[in-house]
Amino acid sequence: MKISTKGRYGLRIMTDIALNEKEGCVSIKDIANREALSEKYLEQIINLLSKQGLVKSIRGARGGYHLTKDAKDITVEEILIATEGSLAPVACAADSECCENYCDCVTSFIWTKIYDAIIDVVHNITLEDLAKRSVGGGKCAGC
Amino acid sequence: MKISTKGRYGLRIMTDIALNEKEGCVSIKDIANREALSEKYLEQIINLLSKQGLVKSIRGARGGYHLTKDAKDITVEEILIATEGSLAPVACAADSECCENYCDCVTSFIWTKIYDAIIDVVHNITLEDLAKRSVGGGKCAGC
DNA sequence: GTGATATACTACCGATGTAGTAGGAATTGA
DNA sequence: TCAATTCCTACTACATCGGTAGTATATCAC
Repeated sequence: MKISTKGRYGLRIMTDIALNEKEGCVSIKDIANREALSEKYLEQIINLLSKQGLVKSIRGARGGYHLTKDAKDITVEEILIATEGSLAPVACAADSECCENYCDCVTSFIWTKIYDAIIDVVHNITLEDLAKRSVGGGKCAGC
Repeated sequence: MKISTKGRYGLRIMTDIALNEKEGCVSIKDIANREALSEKYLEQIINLLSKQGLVKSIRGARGGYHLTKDAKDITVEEILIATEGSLAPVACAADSECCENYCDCVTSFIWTKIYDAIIDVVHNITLEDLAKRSVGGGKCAGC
């Protein structure tokens, strides 16, 4: 039940872009320098975000990435699902078609409740919330 | 963010014991047969539960396992922590001593909220609840 | 049109975790 | 003593994690 670096870095990357994209787009190199992350690994993560349409890339010199919508319209849920995949604790919880006995299953209600609780949290926090917090905020080893 | 077989099987094992321990204790072989799990793998999982004091073992012929407390006093939280380890999405969330900047950290409030939401669910479901549901209930591929 | 600057894509790698399998030692009831 | 049972350690195949590396492709500035 752990969030990996992909999800954690994904949030930092998106927050960094939100704060720095004002003058055009933001390059991987700049993000990597500010966030102290490996350029190559960051590239892979931003690719996941790009495939989900959360950022748009501009190739070539003076290229980079920018958000596709306003920060207030991007949720933490979207970012985490793009980078981590489904947030369901078991496959069934997000997809009731997954197995036939799911409704009968003794433990299914636990996973559904956990899943709903997680989504309730991440669905109601936006990138704008993170960007606002970021001003003056620190970084810690686990985030 | 997945619950592994250890946690899922752990709940089934505990439920099985709760339902079948009436006449003394329950052996690994019996549980494995009823739950259609490998005896050897089940043994490892029940060992985790034993180390956390949730079940007590009786060695030798006609030995087995029984619960150490009443099913209504055992929570799903205890069972999952014994088998899965901490349910915190990042290490910091369960241990604020983990890193110095945690309070400052931009994303920390997300992990704390998720952690609290998960604990709120699993802390309030008991083994007795599972045992009651188990009567007539099915099993599904993901649980 | 050439070079510098970027992203895009694919492959690879060591370490760790997952989901078991296997074998034998120790304990106990009959 | 023997059969049943837990206890303990080691092993394995496979996937995921957290990167590193190299090359291809696109674009801007000159």
